Amino acid sequence: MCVERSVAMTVTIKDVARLAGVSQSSVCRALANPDQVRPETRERVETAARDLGYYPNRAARSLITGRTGNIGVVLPDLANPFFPSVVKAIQTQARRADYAVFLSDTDEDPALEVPLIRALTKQVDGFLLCSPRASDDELKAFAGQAPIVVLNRRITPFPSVTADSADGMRQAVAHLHALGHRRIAYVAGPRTSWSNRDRLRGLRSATAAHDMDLIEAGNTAPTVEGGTAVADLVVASPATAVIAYNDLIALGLFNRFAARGIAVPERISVIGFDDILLAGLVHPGLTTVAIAKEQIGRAAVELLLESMAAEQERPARRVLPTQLIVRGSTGPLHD
Amino acid sequence: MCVERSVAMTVTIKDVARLAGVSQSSVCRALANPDQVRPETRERVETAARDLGYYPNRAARSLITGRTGNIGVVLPDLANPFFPSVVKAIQTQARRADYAVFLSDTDEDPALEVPLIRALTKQVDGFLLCSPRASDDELKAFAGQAPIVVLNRRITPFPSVTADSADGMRQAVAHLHALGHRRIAYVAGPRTSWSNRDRLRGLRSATAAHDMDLIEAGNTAPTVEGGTAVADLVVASPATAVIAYNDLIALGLFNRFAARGIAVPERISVIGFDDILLAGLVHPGLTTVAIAKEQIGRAAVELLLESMAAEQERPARRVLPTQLIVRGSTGPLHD
DNA sequence: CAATATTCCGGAAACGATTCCAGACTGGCC
DNA sequence: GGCCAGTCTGGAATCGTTTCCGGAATATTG
Repeated sequence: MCVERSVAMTVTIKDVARLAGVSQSSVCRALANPDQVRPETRERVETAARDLGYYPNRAARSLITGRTGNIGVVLPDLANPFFPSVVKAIQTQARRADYAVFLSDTDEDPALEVPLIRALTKQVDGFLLCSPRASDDELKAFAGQAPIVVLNRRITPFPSVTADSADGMRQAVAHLHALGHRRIAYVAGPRTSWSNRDRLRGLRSATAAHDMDLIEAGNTAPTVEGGTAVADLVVASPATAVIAYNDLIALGLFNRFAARGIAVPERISVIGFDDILLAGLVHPGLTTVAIAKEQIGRAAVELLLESMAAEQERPARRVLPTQLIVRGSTGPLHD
Repeated sequence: MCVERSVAMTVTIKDVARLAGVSQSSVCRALANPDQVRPETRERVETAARDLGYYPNRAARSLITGRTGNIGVVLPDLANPFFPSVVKAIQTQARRADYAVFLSDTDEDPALEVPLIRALTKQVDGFLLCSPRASDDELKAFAGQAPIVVLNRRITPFPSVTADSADGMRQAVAHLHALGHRRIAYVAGPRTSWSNRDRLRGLRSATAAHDMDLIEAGNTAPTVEGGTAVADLVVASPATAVIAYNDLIALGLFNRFAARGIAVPERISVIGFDDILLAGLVHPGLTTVAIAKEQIGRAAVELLLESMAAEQERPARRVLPTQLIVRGSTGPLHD
């Protein structure tokens, strides 16, 4: 006769213990440290657990061990194709280490970040902050509170994973210089974005090195609409080529340029940043600085696991290479 | 004199109670049901909690209340731009109800879904399964175990949110018919995808209604590469127009068509499905059946919250409208 | 066979929060 | 002043799991 059991009933370690005829402690040991129990009891516990469909309640475990098995990922905008790629890599890497992922989208609202992180702190073992928009001071307040790895930004007490924007800009500028361009416009991203400042820094030194003019077209939202919005400013400027903070902005430029009949790359060359999927699919293809998004995600998880395992005194800084991908949107200067 | 407190130390309800000079119970009440305590004690507790930076440990709470405040989202591939849009909507809607989101990407591996769901069950109050690839029977086994809402699929015991693919296909086919097309190819998505079967069903009845030929070009991965891979089959067929399971496949077709010099829409018209961001940015613009992705996400959360609140006997089925967006990739038949 | 070392197991405490229950106040009313 | 109702509060139990500790059973050695 088989025991009927309400499916909705949640099965606890106690049920397994009863069925296996052992104590809770033994069940716990049998499942967590199998070599601490006799093979026979282990078998009994395992079959009992399987029959009942037992899965430990990690919430209860976390109270004792202080380890939740979760990591929190905070990012400004999942609609920006850059982030899903990173998150996907984070996901798979985290799963490998038996971690689950909490996802929080702040919708580019800096004020949302800190409360979100606070609310999650007790539920996760550590945080991956992707391109955080909060101020340095706000974030520094979390130092020592929870293991944090920052992506696409550097803040002193935390380990970080960034792309080598400076080198990417160097490649981009060298490419444009070789094509004959001498006046480059830059369409900046969010003012609060560290990447934006980093890229601008790299761009400035690269243009200076080639003795080129840099026209800064002002900040805009890192979206297609943001690019569309500033396109006319770029056209009105003396620039013959434009580098955008990211691919979305670059595509927004494309849009408006096309609408106004401004030929790319004949009248103006365009370079983006990130190499999102779209970049290769538009016409002309978007020349862009590729960032190893999967590597960033993977490296971030690795760093986080390390910094959770042992308190490093010197926070690790991983800088990943960038690579200029030349497509149709850049061409020789016509005059 | 201010009390120095190790920042790394996690602050519990006990600490707040001590500082406020009340019992744990009162702290709990003051924070959870403020009207059950005297205003004065409430104030004392609140300031103590603020000073200490106390945030309740939801894991501990969940043991008592049986409510984790988390929902689990499982999806096949975050790299497919359709899903981030949905997840973003889920996110914001969930946050409104004070829920956090667990994200799991199965990488299109049906075998990963069930274990993933199992592992998360104790940690979430309910699941949002986006386009699950597991078999009906596997998923049905979860009936009664955990509240589940299924997106882009219908499985009998669960509430579901789907798009009205049949109507979308009707619009697409009517559009093509009006343009003079009589032979349409369909590039199918994953065999395990319910949406794919649903769309195919809708397409069949729509073409039948217009007495048009339907050429089924076989299944392929729902990615750009998948589309590229079958593009030549489509060209070799007598079809003058092609409808793809989704936009990514359609863009893959674009790619290969462009490479072979096959003009869109002059030689062949192309229609996609989903209306991802890319669709409006490629050239020519991709005519596609738009799905209200944000609405899907929002509705799914609503349904989940409802089904967590009270056991519905009849699972709700929300079917959201679709809308054909006509862009440059479809045109009149040339012969 | 006795003494010791080793392995294995059960009982109980602990984690941090919530909730029930009963007792201590307060105020109002006769 | 005494009694009752009502409001607040603290103590204790509880959730499901892990871990410490001591005891029982087994194996090892002289």
